[in-house]
Amino acid sequence: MAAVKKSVSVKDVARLAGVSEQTVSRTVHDSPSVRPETKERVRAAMRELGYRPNFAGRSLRRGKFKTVGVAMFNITGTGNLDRMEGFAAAADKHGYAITLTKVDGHPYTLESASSRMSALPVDGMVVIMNRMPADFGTFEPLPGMQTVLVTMLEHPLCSTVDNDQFDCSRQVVEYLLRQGHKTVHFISCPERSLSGMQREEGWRETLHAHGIEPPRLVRGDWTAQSGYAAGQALADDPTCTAIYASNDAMAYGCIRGLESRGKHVPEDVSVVGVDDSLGDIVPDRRLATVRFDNRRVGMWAVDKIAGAEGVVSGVEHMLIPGVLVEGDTVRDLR
Amino acid sequence: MAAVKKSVSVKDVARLAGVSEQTVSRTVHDSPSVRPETKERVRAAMRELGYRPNFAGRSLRRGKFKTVGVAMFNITGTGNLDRMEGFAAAADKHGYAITLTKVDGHPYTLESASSRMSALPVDGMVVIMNRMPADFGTFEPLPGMQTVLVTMLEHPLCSTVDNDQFDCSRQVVEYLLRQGHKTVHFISCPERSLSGMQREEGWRETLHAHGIEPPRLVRGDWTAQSGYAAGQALADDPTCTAIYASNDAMAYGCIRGLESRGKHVPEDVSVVGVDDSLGDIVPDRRLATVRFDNRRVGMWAVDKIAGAEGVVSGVEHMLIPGVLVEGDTVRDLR
DNA sequence: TTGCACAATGGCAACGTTAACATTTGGGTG
DNA sequence: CACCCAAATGTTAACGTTGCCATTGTGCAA
Repeated sequence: MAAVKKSVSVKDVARLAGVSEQTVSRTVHDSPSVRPETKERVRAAMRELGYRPNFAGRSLRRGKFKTVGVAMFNITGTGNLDRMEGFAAAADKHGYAITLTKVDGHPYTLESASSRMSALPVDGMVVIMNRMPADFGTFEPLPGMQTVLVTMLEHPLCSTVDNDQFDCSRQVVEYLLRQGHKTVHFISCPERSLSGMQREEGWRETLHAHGIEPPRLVRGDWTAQSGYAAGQALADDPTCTAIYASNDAMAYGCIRGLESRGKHVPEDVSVVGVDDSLGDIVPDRRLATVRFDNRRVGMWAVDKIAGAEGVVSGVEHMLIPGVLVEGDTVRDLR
Repeated sequence: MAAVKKSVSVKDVARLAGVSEQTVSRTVHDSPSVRPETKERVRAAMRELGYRPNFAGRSLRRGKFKTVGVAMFNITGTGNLDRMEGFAAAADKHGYAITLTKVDGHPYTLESASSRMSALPVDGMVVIMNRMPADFGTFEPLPGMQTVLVTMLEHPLCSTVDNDQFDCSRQVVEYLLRQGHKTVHFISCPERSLSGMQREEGWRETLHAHGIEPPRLVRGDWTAQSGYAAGQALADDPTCTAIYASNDAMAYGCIRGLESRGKHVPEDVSVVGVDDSLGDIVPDRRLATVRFDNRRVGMWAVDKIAGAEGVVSGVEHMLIPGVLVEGDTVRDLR
């Protein structure tokens, strides 16, 4: 029957199988230097006792945890689910696990994420940065703890990876200019959002690169409501024939706002969003968007840590471009 | 300068501070039986050497990991982000960490999730069930591993927690009947989805309870496209004045489908969805939905494990009701 | 002065695993 | 038959931490 002992160790298995502890260990790791029939005997003993290797003993001996820590200041952020899918997939590939931690954002510092992780069984850590940490310039990763930041900002001591927001804006603006628009209006986001501000900068710079003075932007707050208000405001501007919204919810609201003022989309005004977050609910070709590969971002981060196998590999900075998708070519309800 | 040693242990700190290892340990745990000045000396040594307690040594000694494992067959599922937020919040509260694992769904069994977890440093595990595992009836949790399943189905050996899908359907159907509709049509989902089938069952039973024979349902596939098709089909049915869609994307598509056939929502037909997944993008009172508290589901699951502190508490089954929210009362773009 | 309680600290062992080295066994080869 | 080699298995020690018990020191009552 089931053992009543707290936990079954190699010692118990060894005793039952009539071999040494080392042979048990070798069987667990399927070493070729154990005779098949011995292995089978050991395996039978393991089954009978319900042996499972103890992680703590193993890590203590090996000095490695085979685990990557992920620190998030804000778990329910756009794209986090895809990123996690990427983390988990990459970890799986390397035989690693993922430890998820929510970090209090007061203060919003890399140090707080780092110290939170330092007591956990992890070999390296990933920090998802949504805002600018107060100590970004001065932060030093813990010695021996490979640290990857998910951000476009380059850090001298930590590898970084993120969606390329500049490229995103460049793609959108050039796509719209290619369609013959003379300029592109922008609905921005709260100033504390790093990625949003990078999109804004990209928009501004791309227009400048084409010799166009960026029009006055409309500041939104990520919600469709703010997009709606922006759409209504822009509907009265005769120079506004193309709008780039910093996310899809605002883009959607903007379309509704334009329509409420009698404008037609895309006949009168072209609208492009970012994030591909509406799934398939925009049913026609009114909205193009930029689809990011957050899964790949997540995989890159974990690959960097788990793939290095403890070797301190050099600092790298990776930007992953998004893909502009046009509503009607990708999905259409009709 | 920084120590070049692989890792700093209590021994190193003890040597530098001129105390025993035990006193260092006591200082780490802020034991009252260490003189304040000794503590300060030890703390100074810890700072100087950059000491951080080793998780493996600690867990090995204590026999506990203070970690809860979360197994998901599918990471990017509706509501998972909120659930994770709940996991992390509850874990935080108890001083626990969360270890996330993606389980291959071939075969889709609880056993595969369980064995995946058994080698990881966790004291208990949560399994998120989207479908019916092949071994649901026969599964036994690992001895000593408190196991919580996120599902509405009750398991004899594992505690369970989930959104109450029956209650969700009851709320929706009774809400619509209260508005004077004679019956409620249903747009369902792929048959492998447990929660979707439970919504369907709830819809059917609630109608029966009110003496109404459920009309023929329209099977969708979660996408707005399928909702669109369903809406067009139902637009021609004169008995159809109220539609309950199994998620918001289909509800949204359905509205567009109805409108494409000249029906007005909500004047001619009432539409209700589930999940509150559209955020604020449905800009008027055309759509009501049911908002689930997945954060609370996640918290309950982790509380059950981390709150028990290793004591094997009894099996419990928890259902958490959603809240029906009407578009116009909660948010309105106008 | 002696004895005793109590505060502060130290010594030792054990948690489960596995790398490194040591030993045994069997089967060839000179 | 002595020798050596390789295969199979065993022995030892160490990873870092902390519970238990032992020891030392200090102040106070008898």
